[in-house]
Amino acid sequence: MAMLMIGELARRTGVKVNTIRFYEDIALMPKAARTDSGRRTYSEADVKRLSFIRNGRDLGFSTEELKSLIALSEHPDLDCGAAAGIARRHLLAVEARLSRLMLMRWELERVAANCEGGRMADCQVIGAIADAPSH
Amino acid sequence: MAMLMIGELARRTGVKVNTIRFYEDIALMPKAARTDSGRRTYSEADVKRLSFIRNGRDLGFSTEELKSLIALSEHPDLDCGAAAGIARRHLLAVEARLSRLMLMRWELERVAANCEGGRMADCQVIGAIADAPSH
DNA sequence: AATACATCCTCCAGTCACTGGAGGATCAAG
DNA sequence: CTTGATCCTCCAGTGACTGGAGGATGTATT
Repeated sequence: MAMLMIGELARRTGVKVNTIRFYEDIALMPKAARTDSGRRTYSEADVKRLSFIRNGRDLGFSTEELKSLIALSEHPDLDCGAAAGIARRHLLAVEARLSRLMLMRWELERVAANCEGGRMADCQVIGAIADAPSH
Repeated sequence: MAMLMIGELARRTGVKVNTIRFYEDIALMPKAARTDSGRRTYSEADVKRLSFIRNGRDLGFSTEELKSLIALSEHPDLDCGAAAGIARRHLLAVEARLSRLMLMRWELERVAANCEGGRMADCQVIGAIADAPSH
């Protein structure tokens, strides 16, 4: 399979070159294989893993959480009560986020529509978001 | 109206005392009035504002964005095309987040249910989340 | 073969948004 | 009048990047 350089991996995943190196430092990404001249090389599996990390980070998972999720999925022969536990814990957080995000969307839609060219005397963004449930 | 001390404000909003002081430093919260002995006092309006900030931060708005949203909502006599602009920009981001979060929830539900007491040979968290659309 | 330019390397300082702690003052209750 | 909670300021540390200096390597062109 075709090996890619760090720049190509960056382009494919939307993760910056420096950030990829940083992820290697903190062991979120494995130590990349190198060419004779010392350049990092990556495979398709790395594209997947990094895409997962990117999405996970964007959704609010910490690097440590992502590490544990990845570690678990890399040992499919182990019992996965732990994975289920992690999953359930995250499920709660994800659900809370979902409901607040939906409220936020609703309010943003209202603001974008109502304020159109007008005044914002009744702009309730802050009121609405302030009252949103906190986890 | 009853004035509250910083600790009470922290309890009511879920924002840490140190963080409230930090928000004052960066002017995300206004300079609090002080008692004779120098302690900060807050009102119900501050509870609202800080709750808004807390939720906004949690939903991925930067402190600068929150500042501009608050500034806009505090000048309801001004035209609010700007507010609508901010709203629309965030709407896109919020929608992307929503769809990825829903996928994440789906996958976490599957993991939590399927793995129960078993093995996780087909645990697809990473595969599923890696393929999720990015912004 | 020489030049040009992109891309890679390491190392390090800076940013954002907190977080926690030291060291000390203030206040409310017993 | 002491104890304990809460407050104050100041400052160092953390997590997760981000950007740049200074230098090596790879590729394409003349």
